[in-house]
Amino acid sequence: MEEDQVLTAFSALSNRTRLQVLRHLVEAGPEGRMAGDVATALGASPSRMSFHLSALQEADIVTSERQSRQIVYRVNFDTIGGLMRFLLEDCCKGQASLRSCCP
Amino acid sequence: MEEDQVLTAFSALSNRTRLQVLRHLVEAGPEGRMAGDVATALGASPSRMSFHLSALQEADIVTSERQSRQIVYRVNFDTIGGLMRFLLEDCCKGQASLRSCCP
DNA sequence: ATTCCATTTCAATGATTCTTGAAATATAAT
DNA sequence: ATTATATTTCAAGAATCATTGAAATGGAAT
Repeated sequence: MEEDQVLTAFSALSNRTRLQVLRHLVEAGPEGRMAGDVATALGASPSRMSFHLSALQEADIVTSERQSRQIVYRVNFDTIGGLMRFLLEDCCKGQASLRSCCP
Repeated sequence: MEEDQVLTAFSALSNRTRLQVLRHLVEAGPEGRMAGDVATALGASPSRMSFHLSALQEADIVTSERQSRQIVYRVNFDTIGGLMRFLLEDCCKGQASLRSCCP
């Protein structure tokens, strides 16, 4: 995973609303959730949610797919896994004490 | 790990210089590195490095210890592990596909 | 074609963060 | 006490990010 993408991803994750969005989309599972539903579920205006969803998509943490009028967002677990791997391997040189963190 | 601490940590990690610092301190191992040495190694001014080291310490990603005139910084792997666990368990509900990311 | 609906884009404003260099603090040596 | 060294703190300005509401886009229904 490129350092630039990692920086973008950590930046995207360092915001409370976007962390809520991520949890919400994990909850939604593989079928995902429409942008508007995410907005109402988290009590945010459409434009504000669009802004945050864009940030997550920019970081490749979520994907989007148009379904007629609405846009469905889904979690991209590959990127989350990539971040975990980055922390473990790239930053921490595979530090043994981190192995046990995800038992 | 508290959400506030996680947000602080992700924020701290979403900066190129601080990622370099983290790698540098991992490299240094348990004996750590003095603030000034980190600054010169990464070509940053003392005050700028102090700013970034403070951000990492605020996030509990590094610890500091005074040794006479200098201040030694060390990586706190517990927090890195905490972040990985947060991504896996808290955000992603233990998503099976993430298990294999840190083999 | 017009209208409606879901979402995004835009512009303006306010809030954070980053960088720089100067001044302040803490410790050690003379 | 004075001086030197290591680091932090502070203030100012530049840059980036967040929020808001209005306008624009893209698609579906009548």
